[in-house]
Amino acid sequence: MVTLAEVAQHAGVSASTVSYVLSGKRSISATTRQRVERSIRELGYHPNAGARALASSRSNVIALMVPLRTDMYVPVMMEIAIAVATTARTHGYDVLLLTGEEGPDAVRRVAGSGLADGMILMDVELDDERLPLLRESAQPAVLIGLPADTTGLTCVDLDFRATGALCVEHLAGLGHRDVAVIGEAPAVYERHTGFAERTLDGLRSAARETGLRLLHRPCEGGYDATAVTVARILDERPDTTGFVVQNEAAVEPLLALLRQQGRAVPEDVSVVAVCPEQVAVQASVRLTSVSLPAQEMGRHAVEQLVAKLDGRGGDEVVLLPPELTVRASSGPAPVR
Amino acid sequence: MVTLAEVAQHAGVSASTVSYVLSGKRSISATTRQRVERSIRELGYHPNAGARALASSRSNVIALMVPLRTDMYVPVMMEIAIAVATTARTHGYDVLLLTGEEGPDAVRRVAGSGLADGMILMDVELDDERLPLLRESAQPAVLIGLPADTTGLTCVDLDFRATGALCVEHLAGLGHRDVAVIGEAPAVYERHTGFAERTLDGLRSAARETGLRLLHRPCEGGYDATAVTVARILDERPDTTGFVVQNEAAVEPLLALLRQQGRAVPEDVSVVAVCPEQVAVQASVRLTSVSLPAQEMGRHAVEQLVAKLDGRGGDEVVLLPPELTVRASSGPAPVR
DNA sequence: CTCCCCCGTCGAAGCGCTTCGACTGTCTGG
DNA sequence: CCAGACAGTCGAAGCGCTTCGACGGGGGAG
Repeated sequence: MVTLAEVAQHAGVSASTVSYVLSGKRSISATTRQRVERSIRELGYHPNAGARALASSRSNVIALMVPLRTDMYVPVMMEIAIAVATTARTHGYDVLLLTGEEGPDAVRRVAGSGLADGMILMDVELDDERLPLLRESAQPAVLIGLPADTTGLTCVDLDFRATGALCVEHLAGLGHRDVAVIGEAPAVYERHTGFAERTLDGLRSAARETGLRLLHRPCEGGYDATAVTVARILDERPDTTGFVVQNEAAVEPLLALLRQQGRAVPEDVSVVAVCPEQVAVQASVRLTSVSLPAQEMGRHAVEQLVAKLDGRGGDEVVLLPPELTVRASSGPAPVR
Repeated sequence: MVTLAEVAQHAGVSASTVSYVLSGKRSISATTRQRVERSIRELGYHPNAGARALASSRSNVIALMVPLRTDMYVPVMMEIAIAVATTARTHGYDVLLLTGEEGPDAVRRVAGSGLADGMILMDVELDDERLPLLRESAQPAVLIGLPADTTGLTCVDLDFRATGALCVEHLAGLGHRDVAVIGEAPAVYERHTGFAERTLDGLRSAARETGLRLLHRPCEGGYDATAVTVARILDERPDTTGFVVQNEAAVEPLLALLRQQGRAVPEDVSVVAVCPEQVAVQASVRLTSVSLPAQEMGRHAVEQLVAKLDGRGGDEVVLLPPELTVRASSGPAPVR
C-alpha cells in the first residue's frame, strides 16, 4: 500500500505538495508537477479513499436507491442504474447501491455516516415515506419520479402527462374514435405511483380535446389476465380500434389475442405502447411507442446531483419530453 | 454531525470504551454498555465511515461489477445485483456498483484505494482480462460465471452443463427423437461466454447418451431473426418435435411462429426454455423451463466473499444444481 | 494470605489525507 | 528602488475512529 508520504519522498517534495498536485487547489510549477506525477506512476500510487473522506469530509460517492420490488420495468431500472454509474464516474464519483429494503433508515444511515455525499432515489411514490427525512436531513438528493409535493426537492422524470397526450393525439390524428388503455397492474394505481396517474391524466385530457372516447382498464399482465381485460374491453366498447398499452407484461399477450381473433394490426386495430424501446422493437409486431428514456434520466439525475454538490443549481423539476416513434403497429382507423 | 467523542462525554466514559461497545472486541460491563447505547440513541450517533475505514483499513464495502452491455439477461443481472445488495447488508456490508466500462482499471482502482474490501464480478468471460489483475493483486473476489481457468479463484454459477443435460433428458423421456436448440446470438458464442458453451456441452452429451438427434443454431432473437432460424431448422430437420430455447428474445417469437404454422404446443411440438422464471411464466404458453437462480447466485457470491474476508473458506467453485419445472409447453412426442 | 490473572476501562498513538497559515523568492507598478 | 502582490512550497494541525498497552481491582488458586 503506497501512501502519499512515500510519493512525496520519492519525488523529493512535501506531502502537501503532492496533495495539491492531485487536487489542483493551488498552483504548482510544471517541473514539480511532472516529478510528482512520475513518482505516482512509478510507485503505482492510489489515494486512500477513507483517509480522503475523513480529511475532506467528501466521500465522492453517490448513493443510488433502487426499489426492491422487481415487478415493474426491471430493464429500465437497470439501464438507469448503469447510466447513473457511468455518468457518475465521469464526474469522479462512485455509486453505492442501496435497495429499498432498508427504506427510510437507509437515508438516515447514509446521511449520518458520510458514506455518500448525496443520493438518487428511484421509484418515488406520490407520498414517499423517505421524503420527510430527506427534507429535514438536508441531504443533497435527486429523485427519479415525481412525488405529490416537490417543494424543496429536485426531480427528474419523463413527462408522463405529455406522454399520455401524445399517444391519444397520434391515434386521434389517424382517425381513431374509440381507444382503450390497458394500464399497469391495479396495485400500481393503488400504490399511487405518480407516473401511472399522470399518464392517465394526459390521456384523458387529450381525449377530451380531440373528442375521443377513452376506456381505461388496469391489467395485471400475463396471458390470462390480459385475455380477461381485453375481452371486457371489447365487450363494453366493440368499436374500439385503438389500444394504448402501458404495461410491458401485457404487450405480447395483447398482440397474440388480437391475432387470434383475426384482428389485423395495424389494419383493423392500432396499438401504441408506453414501454422501453427494447420491448417495442422486439415485440412480434414492431410497436409504435413512446419509450422511457432510461439513460437520459440516469444522466440527468447525476448531473443535477453533482451540480448541487458543487453548490451550483437549486431545486428543480426536470420533465423530459416524450418522443413517439411510429413503427408498424399503428395506422389509419378502418373505415366503417 | 455527532462524533464518538461526544457520545463518550455524554455517557461519561472514554472514547475507546464507546468504540469497544460498538465493535464488541473487548468485554464491557452491562451497565456501561447500556449507558453508552442510550447516549448513542439519544444523540442519534452514526459512526463516520471514512474514519472507520482509515483506522481499521476495512471499508465494509463490497464492489459489484456489472456488465455494461445490456443485450442479455438484464432482469437476471438486476435480480442478482439486488440479491447481492440485500445479502451484503445482512452481513454489514454495503455495495459499490461498478460498470464494466472501466474494465480492468476498476479492479486496480478499487484494490488500490481501499474503496472496497472485496469484489464480485458478474458476466465473467472464459478468458476474462480482469482475471490476471485479480490474481496478482490478491484482491478477495468472487466470480459469478465460470472462466476457463479457475485456479486460485472462487466462482459461483449455475451448472449449465447439467442444465443442458436436464433439458435433453426431459425431452428424451417424453419420447422426442429430434430436438433443435435455439441458442444465444452468435456474438455470445464468439465472445466465448462460458455458460453458452457449457450448456451446449451438456445438451450434446446427453443427446449422445439418449440417442437423440440434436441440431444447434445460434439466433439473434427478435421476430424476424427467429423466423429465419426456425425456418432453416424445420427445413433441415422436418421431424423436429422438441425445441430447447436459450435466448429470452427468441421465446415469444418462436411460440408465435409455431402457432402460425398450426403446430400446437405441446401436442405437436414441445418447448423447453432456459430462462428466468418470470419469462417462463409470463410467456403466451406457460413454459417448461430451467430457470436461472439469480437470487441464489447473488446470495452465494456474497456469502463466499464474506467468508473470505473473515479468513474462513478458500477458493472453491460452487455450481448450483439446475431445476427443471414442467409447465404447459412440453408433453409426449406425437406418435407418427 | 499472597500471587496471578482476567475483567473492564482509559489514554495515547496513529491511520493517510487535506488544508491553513507561513515562508521565500520573483515580478510589477509607482 | 521599494512596497506589495503573487506563485510555489512546506510544516503542522487535525478529520473521527481503532487498537495497543497499561492499570486498578476483584476473585480464584495455591
